[in-house]
Amino acid sequence: MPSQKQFGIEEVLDRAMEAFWESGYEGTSMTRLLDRMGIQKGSFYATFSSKHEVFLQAVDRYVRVRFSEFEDAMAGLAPRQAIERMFDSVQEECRYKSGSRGCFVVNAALELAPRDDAVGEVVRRTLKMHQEWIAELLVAGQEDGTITSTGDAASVAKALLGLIIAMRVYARAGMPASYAVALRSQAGGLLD
Amino acid sequence: MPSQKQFGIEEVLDRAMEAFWESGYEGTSMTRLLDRMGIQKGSFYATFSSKHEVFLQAVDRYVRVRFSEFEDAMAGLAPRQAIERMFDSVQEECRYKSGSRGCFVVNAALELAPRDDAVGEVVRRTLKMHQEWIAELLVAGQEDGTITSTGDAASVAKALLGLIIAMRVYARAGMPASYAVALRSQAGGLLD
DNA sequence: TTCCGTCTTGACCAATCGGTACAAATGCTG
DNA sequence: CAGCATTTGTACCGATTGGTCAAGACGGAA
Repeated sequence: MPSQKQFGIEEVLDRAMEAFWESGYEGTSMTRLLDRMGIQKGSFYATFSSKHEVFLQAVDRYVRVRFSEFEDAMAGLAPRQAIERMFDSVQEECRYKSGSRGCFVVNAALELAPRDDAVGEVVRRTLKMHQEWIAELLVAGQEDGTITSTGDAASVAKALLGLIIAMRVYARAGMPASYAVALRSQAGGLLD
Repeated sequence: MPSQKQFGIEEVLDRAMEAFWESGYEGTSMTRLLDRMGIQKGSFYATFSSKHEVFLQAVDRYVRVRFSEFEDAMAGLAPRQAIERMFDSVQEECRYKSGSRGCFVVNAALELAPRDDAVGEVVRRTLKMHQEWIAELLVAGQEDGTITSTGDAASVAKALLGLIIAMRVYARAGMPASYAVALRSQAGGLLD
């Protein structure tokens, strides 16, 4: 077929991400990974240097795609509504199928962060970024009066992000949807 | 040395737990596992039936030991103080070394729950138990007036447990101690 | 049509995976 | 002391691990 790349790198990376997301790094063998990516060993090693490298690129892509989806969905919303919307969308995502995959970044963090500096680095940067993003919304909400919370924005942001993380841990653990609902409703308590 | 068991099963199980706790199930090879347990392959398979079985027993032991430690530490405390103490102890545990191992149950959940029913079952039972335990404290605290929260105890308990989970996720991801502190302080906000 | 570059296919690699088997060493117990 | 259960050490198993390599099939550009 050749002379030009036959598979889109991003498309193939998306499928790698799905595989890693479901089964983790060690849990996804090269055989299954190639199967899911739909390419051959030869093409794989001609494009990426190693399984580890693909994993890093998959995490990176996940973060970029997810975050821009978030920003798009909340563009133009008032600060408080944006935060509520964020929780709604995570809750919805946790509900739609009992076997949720959780959050790829959190999965990666727990599996690899302690022994893989590259992964740890990406994870920490991502969590920090997300926390700062929430904190900015909080400050804006405090200024326009829709958020009456007393605590400082950075602390509340860390707690809100914590609740989001917990929602996705509950989901991957297979807990009932009532857990996601509870977290979503309690999040409101941190805003006033 | 024999004719009687030379190694204590619980002692050896403790060391297996440490190894799994640090590196996960797939990330701990039999070679390293035996090394950490300090026994030989022969003794291993004479005592346990498989790596998977040991993992399950390690999780089980972790839950039993941890939970009874919790209950001991909070025996005799007033409900609200018990909850605050719980957060203090988790926060302290997250702080004392930068490379925290997080929570063994949560680590196991994210790695295996979606594809290992036995693990999933234990994880869900444990989370539910912990949530109910917190909920009971909340009800007691609402009755004696030290907790003025409006929401129903079950919901708040799910959120508080979520914050504890998040603290340990942050810790394993290597986030700064300020994250644990923030979560601990925001937890108070859910009680009044 | 020829050629170049890419992809496919499959054989192959050493290393390691979890697990088995067994003889030899060991030390309590009767 | 003899008997016996248990540990140890090692050799071994087939399967799978992540990764390499080369031969050939194919398509676009010249």
